[in-house]
Amino acid sequence: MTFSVLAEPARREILDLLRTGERSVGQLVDALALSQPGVSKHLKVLRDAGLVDVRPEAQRRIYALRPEPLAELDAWLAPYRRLWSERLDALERHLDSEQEAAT
Amino acid sequence: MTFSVLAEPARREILDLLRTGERSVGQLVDALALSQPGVSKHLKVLRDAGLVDVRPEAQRRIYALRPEPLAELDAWLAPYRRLWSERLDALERHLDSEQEAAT
DNA sequence: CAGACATATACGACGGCGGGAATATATGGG
DNA sequence: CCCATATATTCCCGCCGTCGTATATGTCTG
Repeated sequence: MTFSVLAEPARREILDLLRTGERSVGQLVDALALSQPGVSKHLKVLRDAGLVDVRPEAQRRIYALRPEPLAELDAWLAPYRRLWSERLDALERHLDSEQEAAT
Repeated sequence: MTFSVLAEPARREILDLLRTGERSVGQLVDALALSQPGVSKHLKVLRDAGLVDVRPEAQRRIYALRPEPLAELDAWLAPYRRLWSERLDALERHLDSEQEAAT
């Protein structure tokens, strides 16, 4: 279910913002080119998914990232990782040579 | 966009099946409790997202996993990883002690 | 070539999601 | 208490994704 929550670009943007530290709803609204109700709605989805925590501070609500669901996602990804990490060295070398050629 | 593609449980199931090796559409239909057209449609989505490759073999079409988009997902996840890996040792120790307590 | 088999596409129905506007709730200040 | 501020919730609507059924396309066999 974390996947469907992360499918929304606005929600990923919110997470990216929270990655660097807590924010109030208002700060997120300013940063997001979305209406305040829109932000609140996305925050609710993120809360329900356990991806963020809320802490009241006067009238403000301060949101913080909760990385646990992302860790689960990472765990889901784990068995696939060997499929590309095996060839990662070769790929990196390939990209490097492309960049080299572009210079 | 990979996120929305992976949001579908059936599609994740398909990827899980392909992780252990290539499969024909028929084999996937048998494994998936979905109609054949349903499987074909999901496969089209996976193809468009670059998550699978097709190879014709007589009347069959053999599908194989393409891990590149998953590697991108892994890259997206990377900056978040430190948020839980920092506490991973402590968490593991905690889980270990819980298991210890249960024994 | 005909018919069977394997897969893909088209179509119609339906439900859920995201967005905006309006409104409700909660908190602080005078 | 009343008002301003900050946030959440509700309602309505349009759209997109998914499903099933039916049908088209492609390929092998005899």
